[in-house]
Amino acid sequence: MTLASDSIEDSVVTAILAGRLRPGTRLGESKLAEIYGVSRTRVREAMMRLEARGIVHVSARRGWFIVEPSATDARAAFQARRLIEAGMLRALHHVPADAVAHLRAHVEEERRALDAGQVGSRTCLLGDFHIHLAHTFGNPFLTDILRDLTARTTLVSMLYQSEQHAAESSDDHDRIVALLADGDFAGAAALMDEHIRRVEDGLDLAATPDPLAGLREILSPGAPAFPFAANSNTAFPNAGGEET
Amino acid sequence: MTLASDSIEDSVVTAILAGRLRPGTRLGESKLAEIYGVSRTRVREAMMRLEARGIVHVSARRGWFIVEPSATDARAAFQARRLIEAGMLRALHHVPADAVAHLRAHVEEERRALDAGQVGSRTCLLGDFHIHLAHTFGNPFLTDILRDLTARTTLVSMLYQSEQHAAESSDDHDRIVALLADGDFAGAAALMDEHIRRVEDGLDLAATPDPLAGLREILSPGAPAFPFAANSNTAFPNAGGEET
DNA sequence: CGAACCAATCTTGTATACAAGACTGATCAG
DNA sequence: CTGATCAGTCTTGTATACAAGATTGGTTCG
Repeated sequence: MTLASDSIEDSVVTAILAGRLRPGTRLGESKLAEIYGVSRTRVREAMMRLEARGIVHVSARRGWFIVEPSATDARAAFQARRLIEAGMLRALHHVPADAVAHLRAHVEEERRALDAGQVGSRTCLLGDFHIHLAHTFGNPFLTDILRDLTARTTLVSMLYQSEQHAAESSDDHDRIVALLADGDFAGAAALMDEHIRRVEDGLDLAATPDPLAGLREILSPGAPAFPFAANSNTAFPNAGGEET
Repeated sequence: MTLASDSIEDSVVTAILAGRLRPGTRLGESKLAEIYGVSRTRVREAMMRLEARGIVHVSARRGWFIVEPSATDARAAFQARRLIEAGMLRALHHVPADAVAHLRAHVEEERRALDAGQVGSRTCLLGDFHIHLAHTFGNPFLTDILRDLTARTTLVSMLYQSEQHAAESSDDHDRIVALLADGDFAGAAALMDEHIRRVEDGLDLAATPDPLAGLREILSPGAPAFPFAANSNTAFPNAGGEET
């Protein structure tokens, strides 16, 4: 609850959704404490809460790590998202015009990031769409649940190197909003189910997750700096999180 | 993660599901520390995690309290449960025979507690049915989510003094299991939606939650001892939680 | 008699100290 | 040159001390 802990929690989740924090990344208590200018106590509080949310896990006396979902976890997370997101759309009766406008604007933003080739911003926006949609539904519990589930599936995508055809995803989003605007909630639900299934199918869950994925990215020329590089001043560079 | 913290978390959630811990009950750090024989540090860890799960909240420098869901929260929690539980049943393809047997046994146990007039055990079992069902579905994320949501709706029932016709609930459970055994998953889903809606409709969400409900129960003759009575040795008396 | 005020007590908020285990790198034996 | 061993360092685990706000009960004044 303390403002600092909250800000740490949000930073971590936002960074995951934006693809700036990879699965398996170590989050050192002292380092985070220094970055946020707080004591280790606060950092630990935030980590405990993130652990309860299934975002990080602790390895005894080694540190906190962003979770690395197993293939089984991945399937369960996608199934949960399908069930909840499609269920929300199906349960919908009416969508206010301004909510539709808001969603349209979001999809438009996705498109722009896509055209501009902004990978980080694009990843963040594609995940954010689902959270916005949950927000539109108006059930705060489901919104929170979906934020965490979406964070997990984002980690899954990073781990199992999805093809993740961003353009197709954005097209799906566009069509879902169109169906909502038409009042075809069953259709929107069906498309959402199909959409999430498509993302899941794009993954290679049979593949052993590559433990060197992070390292490789660091070593590849032109790659963005590692978020936890020694002299990194800002916690997670390129923070581009929009409003909730 | 530390064993003690985990045990505290489980104790609290189990006690809520059993109706032994009322909304608004204060959980003092020192008292819990003494009860569990651990330091305040561990207790705080457990409370932080429970806070992240929406089970308790902290009032600055006053203490930790079991959440008291507002009418809005109540509706949202029931809606979330309906959506997820019905969704799970609808998504079901096949239920192993032993799972059906397990559920039947559970309903039988409900019936027995009902006939014996064991209120605490009955409350616990009625809530546990839904968690068992989630477990049967086999998605651990959804199971965890539903456990917390069920804890919340249990709190809601206590706050808004539901009629909560236990016998009817158990009948519903029985029929749901029968439909599952028949392979009529859509029917089971529809009945589940109706069942949860019925429980919700039994509440008086318009009523201002009675802030003295807990006190009244304590003062009424023959009431069970207050869980946090001064000389209470065990944390939550009558602990009767089954396996997960 | 009642209301406001104030001190004593209790409870959480936060930092810090120290213990214990994990890791790293050097050293040494084969 | 390779592999094992071991000391030093780093990181988390845990307890405790103390600060700050909230509550409570008594006291005083009108």
